[in-house]
Amino acid sequence: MDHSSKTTLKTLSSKLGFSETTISRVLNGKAEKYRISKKTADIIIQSAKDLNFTPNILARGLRLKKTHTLGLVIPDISNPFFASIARSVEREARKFGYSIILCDTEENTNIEIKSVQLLRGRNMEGLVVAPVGQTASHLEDVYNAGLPIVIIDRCFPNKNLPYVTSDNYQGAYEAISYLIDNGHRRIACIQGLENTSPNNDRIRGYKDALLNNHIPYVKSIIVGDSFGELNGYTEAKILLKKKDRPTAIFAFSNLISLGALKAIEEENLSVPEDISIVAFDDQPYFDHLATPMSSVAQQHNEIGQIATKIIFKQIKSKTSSVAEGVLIPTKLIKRASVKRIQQSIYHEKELA
Amino acid sequence: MDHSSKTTLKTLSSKLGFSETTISRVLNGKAEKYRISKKTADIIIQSAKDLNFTPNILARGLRLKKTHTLGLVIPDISNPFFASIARSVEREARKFGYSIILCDTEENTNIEIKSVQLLRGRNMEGLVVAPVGQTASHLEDVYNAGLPIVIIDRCFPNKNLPYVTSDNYQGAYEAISYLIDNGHRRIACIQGLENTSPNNDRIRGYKDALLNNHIPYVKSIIVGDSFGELNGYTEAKILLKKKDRPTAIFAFSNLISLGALKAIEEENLSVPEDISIVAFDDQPYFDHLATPMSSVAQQHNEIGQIATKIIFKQIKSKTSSVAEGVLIPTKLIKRASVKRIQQSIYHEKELA
DNA sequence: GCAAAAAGCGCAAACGATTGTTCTAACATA
DNA sequence: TATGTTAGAACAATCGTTTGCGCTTTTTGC
Repeated sequence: MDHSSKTTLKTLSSKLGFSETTISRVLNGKAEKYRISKKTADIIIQSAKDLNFTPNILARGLRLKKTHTLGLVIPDISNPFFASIARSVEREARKFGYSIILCDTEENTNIEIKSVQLLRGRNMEGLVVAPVGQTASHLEDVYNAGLPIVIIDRCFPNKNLPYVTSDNYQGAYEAISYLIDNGHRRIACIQGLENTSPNNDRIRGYKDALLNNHIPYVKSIIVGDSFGELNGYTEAKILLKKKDRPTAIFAFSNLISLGALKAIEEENLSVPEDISIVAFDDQPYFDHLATPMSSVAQQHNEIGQIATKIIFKQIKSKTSSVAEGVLIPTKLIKRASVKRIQQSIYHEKELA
Repeated sequence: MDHSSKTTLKTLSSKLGFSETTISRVLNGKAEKYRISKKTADIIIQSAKDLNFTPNILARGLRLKKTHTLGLVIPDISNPFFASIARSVEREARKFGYSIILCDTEENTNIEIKSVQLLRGRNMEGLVVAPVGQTASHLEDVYNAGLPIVIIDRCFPNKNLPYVTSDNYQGAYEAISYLIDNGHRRIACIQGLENTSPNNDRIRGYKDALLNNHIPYVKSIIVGDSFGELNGYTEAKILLKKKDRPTAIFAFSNLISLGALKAIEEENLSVPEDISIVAFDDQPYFDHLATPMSSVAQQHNEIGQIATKIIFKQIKSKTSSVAEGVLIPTKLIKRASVKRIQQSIYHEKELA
């Protein structure tokens, strides 16, 4: 059909005899403002339709310094947590006529740095970044240079960077309290990437919950170093072989919990008889697991949506003011993976 | 830090005294070709680094008619199947210096049509589309207009459009044969969106497997109309209440299988004692479900990677030749969700 | 010593859209 | 008739890169 090369203003101009200026103005709804006659406008509009004219976004972007595009930087889009967020970011952006360039950083800070640079070069109007989380300077640079940005999930509360994240402290606190209420005292954490804010906050929540229940905190019971499944598997394996096996595991991500489950099965143990488990971040299938998994549910949709709103706010205001941080509450979902246990005498003593 | 507006060729030019032309050439590695002295080149390269120069992709794209960007159109990025594919597409594209604009169509053909149009206007160099799947003309238009495109998953084998998809026929055939080998005769299908090629092919595989085993095909035992979880739930509910309840369910997607599991639980039935189940598309958590789920595994990575390769092939060749279709084999994964059952006398007779 | 070749680089147009300014009629006013 | 208005539209610059061609200067060959 349309084998001719693309219709441009020039094409229309020579076809109609009007200047590109006039045509551009009409097509941008500025006919009145520039006193272009209704008659002319009609002709132009009709013809543009007939020739299926679409303005070249590159040219327009170049001129206007507006691309109507946001960059979305994600450590692993195949992680359902990030996929959900990506979905809500995309949807919210689309509502406002914006598109999304997706960059998967494979949990690799170098790729993340390159991606951010790439997106700057591509004239993004804003960046939604779920960083790997251990370093922030490349993100601060962006913000200081005036490019709107919002950090999600692994944020940097002590840097001047806007962020949206779950209330990890509260979520962990509730989860651990729940375990304690069920009689657990030896509660292991399989953590994610260290020195990231979600990880730190969850550990704080963990510690505070222990503290408030007068349970001593044993450092060696916090293990692991990644939010991935393999880490969950490996660390659970080790934990389970210890002679004073923990009675419960708090997995810092949905993937970690999957890995832990695998290890538990391999060791011929079962949930929750032999060991209880709670995972951070709920998943649709948690209900159907061998033992339905208790979890700290994050509000994926809210996170993505609010993050995108913050970007648009920045784009509109044009002034990189003081960064605001938003904490989204979590919700503890109780399922069968937690067993109520008798406290041992040993532990009773500890309490005394 | 870098509060000055972006460094451009002009900035560099006035700073260094060389023309934009020369600088551009050096920075594009064409110094030799245009006989620019090593000395000059070094100065320019160093300075570009110091001033953190990144070429404006819009300007370059305008000039070169190249955006180094692919459009990725997906019905639902939060579906792990599509998320996995998105990941491999992004990765493969990145390898070649390309970026991805992500459009989620929410399983809605209208949004899909708009997205495709949007991406054309945005000068994408190619489109990877996982269509809703019931209509193809807007995609054909794109291909005929010379824009490289490849369809994944819900393809259109009888249209002239390149595609990559799992061998759905073979996958279904094997799954059903496996069920039959285990004594099942009354095998229900909860299908996805009708008149899409994966759905059609899976049904063909289903029917042929029955046929080759001399089992009569009952139309009323194929139900459902969407790949979503709700459909799986609803249809399973109905199936389970029938007096001649099927002995096995073949779920046409991972989400459908989740919905079906929910229904099965609600009816106080259990897998595989009361009913066997096989799902199309394996998921990492299938191993850990109440009863580990047998499934037809699709090679997500392969699909995304090969699709992207086909796009690049088209981009390079510049000639929209006859479209090629690629079928990726599936793999049947046997887990505990299928029970070996006695054939009833009734069915034995049928076989005779 | 002098034309020819090579080295080293810049000029200016082009990509397609937008916009402040300017131009040209036609019409109105005095 | 001379002057002022206004409607209607075009000019030309701009955004930042790329590239065909052309322009100097230096080097080479004999």
